[in-house]
Amino acid sequence: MGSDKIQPRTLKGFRDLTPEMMIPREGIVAAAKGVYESFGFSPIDTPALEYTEILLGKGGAETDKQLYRFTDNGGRDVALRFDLTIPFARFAAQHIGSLGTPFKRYHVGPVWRGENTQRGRYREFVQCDFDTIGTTSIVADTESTLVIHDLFVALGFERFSVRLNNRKVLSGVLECLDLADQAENVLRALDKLAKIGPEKVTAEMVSTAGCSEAQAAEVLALAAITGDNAAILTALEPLVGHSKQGQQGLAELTAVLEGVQAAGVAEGRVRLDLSIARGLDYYTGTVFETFLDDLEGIGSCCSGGRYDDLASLYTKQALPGVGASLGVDRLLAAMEELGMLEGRAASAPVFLAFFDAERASDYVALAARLRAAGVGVELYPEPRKLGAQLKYADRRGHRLAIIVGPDEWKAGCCQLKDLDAKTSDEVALDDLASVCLQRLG
RNA sequence: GUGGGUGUAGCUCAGUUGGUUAGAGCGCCGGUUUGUGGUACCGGAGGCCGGGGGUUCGAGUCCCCUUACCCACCCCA
Repeated sequence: MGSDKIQPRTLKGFRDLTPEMMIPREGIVAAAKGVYESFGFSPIDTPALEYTEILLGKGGAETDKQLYRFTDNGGRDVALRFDLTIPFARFAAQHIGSLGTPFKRYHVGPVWRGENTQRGRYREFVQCDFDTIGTTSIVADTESTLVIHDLFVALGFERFSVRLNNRKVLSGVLECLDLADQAENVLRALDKLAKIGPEKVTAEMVSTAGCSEAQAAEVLALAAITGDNAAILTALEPLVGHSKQGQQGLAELTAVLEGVQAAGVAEGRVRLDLSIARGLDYYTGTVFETFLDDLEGIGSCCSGGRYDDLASLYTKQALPGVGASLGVDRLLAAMEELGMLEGRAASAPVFLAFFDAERASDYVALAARLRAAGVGVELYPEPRKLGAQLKYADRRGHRLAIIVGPDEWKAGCCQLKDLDAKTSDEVALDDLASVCLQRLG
């Protein structure tokens, strides 16, 4: 037997968002848009579905496995995008003729990865990307770093750091050690340093990357470098040695740091971190990740880098680029965990109680007048008990409540309650709009 | 995909060596003379004990499978 109802449920890694979560998420996106636009990035959009060949192999073997892929009704092999960068590369290759270079865009939208879920990791999540393409200038890297910095400041974070590194530096060091062809295995082993210790890392380098003990020790020396940005740069110089690539990477890092400093960014907010080695396969120069000091465990909330040959997969025209992706949903999870969300479910800041059942039209008219004056107002739809209405308003998180009963209507005034401060004042209806605007700041 | 943990009311959890009508706190709804919310008092609703199978006279409690979530690995936003 059982119920004849279909059990309501959502797929693993997919979730519904209630107003309490959606309102702050919209806030994050709005803040991001504001910062992006202040740097001159323009919005674009692309389809969620792409031909599989567009996406396959572009993000590395790992993203291929995570692809949501199927055959559409027309027999086409299609897949859901797993990030916004690859579709943008395709977009750029297709439209760059009319767009012109350099081109700066931002893009907000959901992406899908069929991987295991974890804290702050979902199968469907929103990214908020910005990229500059059509220039190899390091200034673009510098400005990208500043975008990330300004973004986290705009979101209200004090304690965070943008971790900066450059793939060319790592490659250069490995080149000097004759390990260039084992870069991936070496860096993967190196990345585990903090977790498993130098001895095991050395062992792994020897076994998986074919390093000698001496080579492994040199690589570990790289990770041992600490200190402020200037100290790290100095220490890197000998390690990079004669590698042309390494020297260029070092010069790029230096340039970015100089630019960031010139822009007045506080020391420590942007810092070199030689462990930021990985990321998607297509990064070739600057790479960055962003960590919250109070919640490092949740991972990077904004990552990106320079990719000098990404669009070349789709066009002969050289379209180098640099950009990053803000993980909106991960950031939202972090902010929730850090208690940064207000928990307001009300979109309109002002609540208007429906008190006198005989005056429905008067309430509607009053609400309309306030809205016309720029005050967001929610009129309760039923003349329920006042206590119940106020409880509703309080729970939803309205800031102000307006009460107009028979007596007030006659007197042309109302009770204006501040729901947060728990105070109440008598205000003339003629002054109500301006008083509300003033209270709401 | 691998390993470990958890899954009992909306939420956080109790549930004794398997034994009759499964509990608490918070939340929710209603009420405390039909005009005022976060406090107090009273009352109420709400659980196929994640799902399926097995052992047993009897299972929330034991065994198997499955599913979801959490943690680690891996990878990443």
